[in-house]
Amino acid sequence: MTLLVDRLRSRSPLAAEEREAILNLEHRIEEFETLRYLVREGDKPSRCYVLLEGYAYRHKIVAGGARQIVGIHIRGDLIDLQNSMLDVSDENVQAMTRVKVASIAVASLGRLLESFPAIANAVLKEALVYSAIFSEWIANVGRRDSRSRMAHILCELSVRQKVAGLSADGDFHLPMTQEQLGDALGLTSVHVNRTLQGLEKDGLISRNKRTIRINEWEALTRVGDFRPTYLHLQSVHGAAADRQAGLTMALRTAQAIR
Amino acid sequence: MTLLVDRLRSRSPLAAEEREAILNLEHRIEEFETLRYLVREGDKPSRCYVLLEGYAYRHKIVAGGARQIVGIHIRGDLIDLQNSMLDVSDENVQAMTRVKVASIAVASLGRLLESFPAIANAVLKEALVYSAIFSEWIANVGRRDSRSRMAHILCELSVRQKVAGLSADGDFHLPMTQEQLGDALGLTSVHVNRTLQGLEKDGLISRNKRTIRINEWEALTRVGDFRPTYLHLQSVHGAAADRQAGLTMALRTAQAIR
DNA sequence: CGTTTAATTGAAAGCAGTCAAACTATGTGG
DNA sequence: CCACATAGTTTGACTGCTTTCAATTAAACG
Repeated sequence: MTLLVDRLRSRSPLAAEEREAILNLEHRIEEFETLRYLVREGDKPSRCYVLLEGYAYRHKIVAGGARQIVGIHIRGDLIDLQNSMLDVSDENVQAMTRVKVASIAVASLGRLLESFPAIANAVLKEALVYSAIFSEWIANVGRRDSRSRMAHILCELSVRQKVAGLSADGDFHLPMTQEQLGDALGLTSVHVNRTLQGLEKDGLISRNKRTIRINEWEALTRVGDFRPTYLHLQSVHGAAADRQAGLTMALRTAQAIR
Repeated sequence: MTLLVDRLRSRSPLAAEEREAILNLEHRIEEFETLRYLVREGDKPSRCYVLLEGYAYRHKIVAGGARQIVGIHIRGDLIDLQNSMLDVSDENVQAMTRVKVASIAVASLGRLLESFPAIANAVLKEALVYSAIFSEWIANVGRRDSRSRMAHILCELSVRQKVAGLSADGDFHLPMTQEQLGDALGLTSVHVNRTLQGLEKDGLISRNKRTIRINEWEALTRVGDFRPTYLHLQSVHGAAADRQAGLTMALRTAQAIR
């Protein structure tokens, strides 16, 4: 639960007793195999999750069977707040890799939010940040060409992984198939392949199995029109957040871009 | 402020004193001319708005100058919670028509949320519903063709307007230019024009100036792959919400679809 | 190792974009 | 109330990015 505390602290300052309350939140550790569903469209979920290890994604199936991935979750993300707090889930959440989560009953979480306004505030902000990421994705899929879309998602994942303390400097692990990448970008897997090759040929990235190395960060952000504002990393509470491994570096990266 | 009370009640039940507190929230009425900006990217907004009259939209400008509209706001919507509660605004909010809003200082809203957990809960849910709409838009822009996209947005706007008590049965007012529609759908205005003509030729809709009549609701939802789950109208608190004008009808519509 | 899954390549087709022009509202000032 | 200006809609011809289909190669897995 330390992960959750750190995440929420980065959104809004929390007093010692509030941090304590989060740490004492009852939960159980669960694991999901690759491609296993954490939540299905139509479910009425009664639990939500903090992602501890691995990657997961949210997706929708449209008429005709095409899939659109609407979000990617990494370590520390609070998953499925949306669906568990509303009536029915309108999307699927699926494990991208083997996944370890802390599973929390919505009822317990509700009591926590009711007792501690500061925590409720932090959770609200966390939800708003997801919202901001969604909005950037709409712009990405709606108004950028394939090359730019690809560059953009690579930049986003790279920064988010750094913030989560998951990746070293240039390299990062991209545990998605090209088909999944396509489903996240509104492209076909064939075109994803060609687009990645294009970026590689131009020396912006290198690929090795499922690992991406960003060779030209500056240039890639330019191609992807990536401005990290929407990730809302430059929290007012930077001092507290800074203590997290990796965040400082990520902020430096983010600032270097502007 | 009654509008805000009704909206929040539809998300979560509120006691009399909580409703009272919302009604007493200090605010001022402001008006914005068509195309005037309520918020600009990069601003640090200190106020958020309840939309009382008119329409507004949120948009982002991508490299190259193209615009993507990421959301449309109608009467009763709580605007710019995202940006005012986070550090910097990452999107623009612009008046689509002449607009009347109740402008609330974020600080006041913050105090309200701190004092009344039930209100905080309702606001969180409201934010999560916006989030769900975003996620559907990603799927719309990413994985549907132009005809389907168009049908989908028409269905969404029609239902939301009914819920807000704004439109009679079949007709609804669509105060957007075709260029704005294109920017919302990731299409060019030229193609929007052709797509609308296509839907009209097939008898699904009729157009008259900026008014759309949906002739074949059933068929349009099929073309648009529109399932209103993501709007989360079927609130657990239907009993309270039902009192709102128009909602009952909208729910009936929504249920008829399934 | 064999089998399945994912990545890659090529050729052809199609949906939506681009460019440019004409037409239609809407609005303004004389 | 008309003439002109402006903004928005409509149309046509052409281009191009991305998809589709199909086949091959490479990687992952038990």
